[in-house]
Amino acid sequence: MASKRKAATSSKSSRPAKRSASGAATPQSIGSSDEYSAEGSEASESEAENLSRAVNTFSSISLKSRRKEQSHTLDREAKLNGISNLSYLSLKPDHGNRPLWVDSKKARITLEHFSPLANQAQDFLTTIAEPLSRPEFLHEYALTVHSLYAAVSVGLVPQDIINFLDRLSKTPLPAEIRSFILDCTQAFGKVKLVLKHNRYYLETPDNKVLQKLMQDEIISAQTTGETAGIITEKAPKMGGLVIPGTKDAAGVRQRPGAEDPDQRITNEQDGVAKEDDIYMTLREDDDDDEDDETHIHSVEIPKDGVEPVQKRCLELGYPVLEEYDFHNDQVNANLDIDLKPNTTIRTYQEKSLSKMFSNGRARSGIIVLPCGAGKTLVGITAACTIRKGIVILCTSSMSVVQWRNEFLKWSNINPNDIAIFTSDHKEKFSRNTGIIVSTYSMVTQTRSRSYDAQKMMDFMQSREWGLMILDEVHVVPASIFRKVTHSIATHSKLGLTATLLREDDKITDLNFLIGPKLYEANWMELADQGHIAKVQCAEVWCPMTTEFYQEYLRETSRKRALLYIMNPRKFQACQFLIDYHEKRGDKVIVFSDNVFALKAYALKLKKFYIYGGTPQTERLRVLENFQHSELVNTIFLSKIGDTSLDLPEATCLIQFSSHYGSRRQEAQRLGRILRAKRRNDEGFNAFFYSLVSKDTQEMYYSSKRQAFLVDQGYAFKVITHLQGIENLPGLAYATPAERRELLQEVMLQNETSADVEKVDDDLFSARSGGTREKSSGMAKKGAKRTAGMLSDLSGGQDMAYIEYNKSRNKELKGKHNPLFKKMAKEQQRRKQQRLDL
DNA sequence: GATCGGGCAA
DNA sequence: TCATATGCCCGATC
Repeated sequence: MASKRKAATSSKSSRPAKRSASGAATPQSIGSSDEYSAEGSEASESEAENLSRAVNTFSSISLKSRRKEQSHTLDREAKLNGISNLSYLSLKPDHGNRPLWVDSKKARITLEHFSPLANQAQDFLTTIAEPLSRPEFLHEYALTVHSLYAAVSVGLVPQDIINFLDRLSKTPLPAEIRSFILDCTQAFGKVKLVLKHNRYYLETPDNKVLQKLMQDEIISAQTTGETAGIITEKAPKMGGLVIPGTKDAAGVRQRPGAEDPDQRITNEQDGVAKEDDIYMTLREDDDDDEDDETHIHSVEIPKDGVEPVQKRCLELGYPVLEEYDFHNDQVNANLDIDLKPNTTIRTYQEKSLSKMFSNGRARSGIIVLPCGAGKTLVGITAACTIRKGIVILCTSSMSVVQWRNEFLKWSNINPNDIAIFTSDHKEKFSRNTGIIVSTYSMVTQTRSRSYDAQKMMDFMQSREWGLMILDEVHVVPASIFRKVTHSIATHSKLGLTATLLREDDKITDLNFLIGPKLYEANWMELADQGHIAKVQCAEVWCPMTTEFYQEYLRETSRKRALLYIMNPRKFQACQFLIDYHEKRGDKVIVFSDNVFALKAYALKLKKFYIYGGTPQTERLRVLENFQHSELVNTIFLSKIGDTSLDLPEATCLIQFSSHYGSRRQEAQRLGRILRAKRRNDEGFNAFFYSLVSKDTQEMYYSSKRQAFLVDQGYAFKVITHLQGIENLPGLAYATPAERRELLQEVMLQNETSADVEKVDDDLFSARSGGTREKSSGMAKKGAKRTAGMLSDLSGGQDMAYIEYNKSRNKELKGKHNPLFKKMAKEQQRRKQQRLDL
């Protein structure tokens, strides 16, 4: 497959202008990710086909429908590819019934999603392999060291994996894959760190491994103390453990949905039950292992020795899994908490939790669910299962409050037992155990603490916690995380995130710091089941006006950004879309990374906007109005709104300026509308538009940004013309004079207004990753003082501000708005700053 | 007591 | 390297 695939992709990228400096892209490039999508293999079209496709480009054909046609030919091609490449293997006679292709060279697995066995296969594949791309017909997975590590840690043995693949593969399982699996997994999952009765034990079912480890100098130094000696005992079974909220809970099966119809389990049949079947049948094949598994051997490690031993084991190739035997924890007080009686968790939530608790203990690890799919409830259910002291860490104080509220909503926890620890709230729980919700920065603070904060930290460090829930783990770089685990003692950790994805590589460390990825949901599947909204994604191509394009070609790349963001045609498209969707009754959120443009757009269109400088009360008021007032149907948000804003009324999303290549930002923005309240209305669709200036760098980046969503199965439609836009009454910048004026205003802007380049992936963002365009940065310093500064001094800039103030005042009259006071002040400050230079 | 604005940091 | 946004702390103010 490899060679042919390569040929296909390279011919693809050699299409004119795709990666050229101008950034122009052919529509084919939109919505397909070159690195690994199965679509990458659309190959060998005749010139005529190419031509006709190019023509099609300019009508707004849905990529999705196009992909449908393609996919059929594609399937054929994929099969051909597979056969030609794996020709040394023979197809099994009943290969038609088997849905998998296993590519031994790249350790890739391709699943035919239309196969009747696809559902079962998919569950298993997400457990053992990394989902790369899951569009409509063919899903591609990668077998990696990490994914196998995760598989083993949720209790699969290598033979399970091999049997499964062998059974579902169209060809006999290649020997390379077989040995790859065995090599990777033989050491994985063999060693566990267990905290029992407040003591740490290194535990393994394989006595030989333990012997071997104890021969190591560093480890034996820790294990030869007064408690030396290997303990052998019977292995625990899942036994009476029941996860609350599942069908096993509480004996009686309640008709779910009394409180919230969304929580109803929709597909019980093809959910957990079948998965069990697979496991069961696989188990029959390898009874021999049973003996080994019924006994475990362990050795005690003193508290101080935990970290060195963990580190050493990793070096020796035996990564240590952490498990918490909370059932038998007599030391820590039990927390009085349970889910409210008629709360039922959804199938996928149950599935993810069963991975965590399948052997009756709590495994540390990460659960990946899309935004709006109920991550919080998963966390709460885990808390209700473990029922010990719990720490929850969030990224912002806002989500701290949200977490607490969710706990009160879904569980019967006593409000006195759940405390908040942030800069403006330092509570403790009143009884002997409880829940503390805090922020990462509160816990990792290195500078001097306020008296109350210090006391609170001492309190947290003085005790032992059962579970630590880590919200939005993707924003926590490993270094910060190490700090957290070092300062707070906890038996188990649960990481939650929607996008386990960073543009840098700081994420891989999490596998060893928190634990393996226990579960990852498929967005499309959740959408089909009505748990999250169905979304139509579109990319709107806005041509640059001649004036703007001229400047664009002349300018340094920094200012170029501002030019394509402020492109009048883009503005018009934005205006048109807002108008269109407001009339349909949608609630619209408009995103811009660039604050200058955000303000300019919002003021021109007389809409409210929120950015970092908006005071808290003002924010709440705007959001409140957006949710409940008929008069406010559109709001503009800076990247402040990328995460953790919960606006279930929003149904339409427009972005006109975004950070270049950030797949995560794209996914998170989309997440803002996934929990749309109306999602289960007949035929309901949410909308997601990206406005892109044609023939600029933006084109290239936007396809990059979309990669993640495309891999999740979203289809991006390309719109080159908005029907009826010319006739929109009050269309802005309709005359050349107005456009020139805008251009002038843009050109007067300090270059830094255009700088959206750096979006920090983390919360703690000293710096991350390098910039791609170093060269332009160099020129910047020298240029800084030229145009912008001179006009500043000459008063030219004030002219621009006067224009600005006018429209602002208009707004002010209508709704006396303290937000502008602040803004004016800030502008003043900035101006001052610039003058100071 | 609540809210602000400034200063600072990662 | 910059811009933006966030959080914590302290002191001032209502």
